[in-house]
Amino acid sequence: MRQISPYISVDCVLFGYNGSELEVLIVDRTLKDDNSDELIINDRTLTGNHVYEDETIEDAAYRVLFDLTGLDSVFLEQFKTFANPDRLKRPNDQLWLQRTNRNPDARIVTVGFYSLVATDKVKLIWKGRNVNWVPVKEVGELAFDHNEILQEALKTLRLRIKYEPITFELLPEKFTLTQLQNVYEAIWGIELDKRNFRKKIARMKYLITLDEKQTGVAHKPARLYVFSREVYTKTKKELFDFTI
Amino acid sequence: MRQISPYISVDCVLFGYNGSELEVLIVDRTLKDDNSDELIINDRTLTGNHVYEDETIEDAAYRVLFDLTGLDSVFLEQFKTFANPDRLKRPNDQLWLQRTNRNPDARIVTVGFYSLVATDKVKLIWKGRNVNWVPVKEVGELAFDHNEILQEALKTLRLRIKYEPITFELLPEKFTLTQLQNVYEAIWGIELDKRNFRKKIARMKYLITLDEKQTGVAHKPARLYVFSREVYTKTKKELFDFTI
DNA sequence: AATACTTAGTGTTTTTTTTACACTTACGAG
DNA sequence: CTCGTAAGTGTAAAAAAAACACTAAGTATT
Repeated sequence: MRQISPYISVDCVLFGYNGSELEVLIVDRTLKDDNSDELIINDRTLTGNHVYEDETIEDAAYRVLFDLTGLDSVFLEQFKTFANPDRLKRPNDQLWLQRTNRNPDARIVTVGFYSLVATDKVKLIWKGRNVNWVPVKEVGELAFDHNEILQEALKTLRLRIKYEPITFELLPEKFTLTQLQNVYEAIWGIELDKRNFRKKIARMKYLITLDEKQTGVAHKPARLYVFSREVYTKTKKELFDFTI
Repeated sequence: MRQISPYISVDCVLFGYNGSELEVLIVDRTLKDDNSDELIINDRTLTGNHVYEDETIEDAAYRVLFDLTGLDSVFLEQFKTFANPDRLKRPNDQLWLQRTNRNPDARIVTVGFYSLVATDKVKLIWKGRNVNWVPVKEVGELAFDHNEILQEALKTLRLRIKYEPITFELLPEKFTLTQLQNVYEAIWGIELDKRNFRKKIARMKYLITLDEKQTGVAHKPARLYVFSREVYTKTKKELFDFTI
C-alpha cells in the first residue's frame, strides 16, 4: 500500500487557451448535509493532489494532469510554495477536511505548479467531480488560498513567456500567426500590432512555416506554422530574450 | 514551548558581493567521533533552518538571516522547493541527521530562498559554527542537495536582475557606477562596456547622483549614487524590463 | 616637485530594434 | 456575383544597442 504524505500536496494551475481567452481549470467542491440533501459547501478550487511518500512532487503534479486530461507530456513548472499556517483555516475548508477524512489541524505545505494545454486537446474527467474551463478574468472567489495561488501562477506565466518559447503549448501543433499573437495578447491582456509582431516572429528560426493552410474558414486562409524544439535548442542563447 | 515542524525546512542561499566576485555563504559541517577526536564528517552546507509550526516560511528564512547577520531588512525571495524523497539519503547526511537527533527517514521538504547582502555589512555568527564567504565559482561539493539548490538560486538571480532593481542590495547604500557594473558582471560572468552601461543607467531615474565622491582612493574619485525605491515605485511600468 | 600609476568619466557612428500606421488578397456565405 | 472577414504585407522615424579610445583627477613613489 502506497503511503500518502500527510503534509505535502501539489496544486496545479492548468491554463488553457480556447482561441480567444486565457482560461484556467476550476473544480467544483460540493458537500451535502448528511441528513437533508442540502449543499453545505458549494464553491470552487484549483486542481490539487496529495503526494505519495516515495514520489517526487513533479511526478505528483504530472499525475494530477494525467488523471485530468489523459495527456502525459504537458508543460509543467513549479512556481511557488504556499505554506502559511492559516491557509486551510477558513470554516468551509476546515469542514471539507473533516468530511474527507483529513486532519484539519495539520499544516499542509502545497507546491504550486502551472501547466499549459490547448483547451481542445483535453477531455475533462476528474474523480467524478465537475470540472470546467473558466476564463481567468471570470474566476471568482476560490476555496483555500487558491486565489493567491492563481495570481502567483499568472505572474510567473506573464514573465516566463518573455524568455521561453512556451506559448506554443497553448496551441494546436499547427497554428497560425494570428493564433500565436492572440495567446500573447490573452496572457498579457494587451493588444499587439500585427505587423510588428510578425516582424519579430520572423527572426525566430525555430518557427517553421509549413506548406499548408487553414481550411474551411470563411476568409483568406492563414499559413500554418510549427514550433521546432530542435532548432530552438540548437540556437538559443544563454540568456534568451523572448520579449515581444 | 514552540513546536518545530518536523517536515518543513528553509534553506537560504545568501549571496554577497565583496567588490569583485559574487560570493555565497557556506557553513562548515563537522562531526567528531565519540571515542577518538577524529572528524567523521567534515564538509559544507548552505544555511538552513527548521520552521516553527506557527511560523510562515518567510519568517523562518528571515530568522536564519537575522541570526547570521544581525540584519533584519535584507532582500529575500523564495525561488524553488526541493522535495525529492532521496534528498537526505546520502551516508554523511543520514549520519548527520541521526547525531543531531532528527529522524533520518523523514521526508523533509525544503523551501529555497535567496538573499542579497553587501558582504562588508555583515559580521558572521551562526550557532557557533564556522561560516565563510566563498566565491560562487569556488564552491565545491556541498552536503545534502545543496549544490542543486545553489545552482537554482543562481539561475533565478541571473534572470531576476534583468527585471528588478535588486543589484543595489549587494552594494553599500552609496555606490559608484563601476561597482554597480561589476555586480552585473559578477552575476552574469560576462564583461560589459563601460560607456554603454552608463548610457543605459542614465535612463533610470531612480538612480540618484549624490553631490559626493569617493575618498581615500589612489585615483580619480568616483561619484556616488543611491537607489531611490520611492522613485522606482512611482515610475515602474507593469512589465519592467531591466535588461542590460 | 615631478612623474608614475590607477580608475573615472565622456561622445560619435553604425547597426539593430521598435514603433506607428493602411491597404490588398483570398476564401466562404448568401 | 458581391459581401464579409481575417490574412498578409512595407516604410519611415525614433529609440536602443553595439563598437570603440582618449583625457581627468586623484594618491603613491622618487
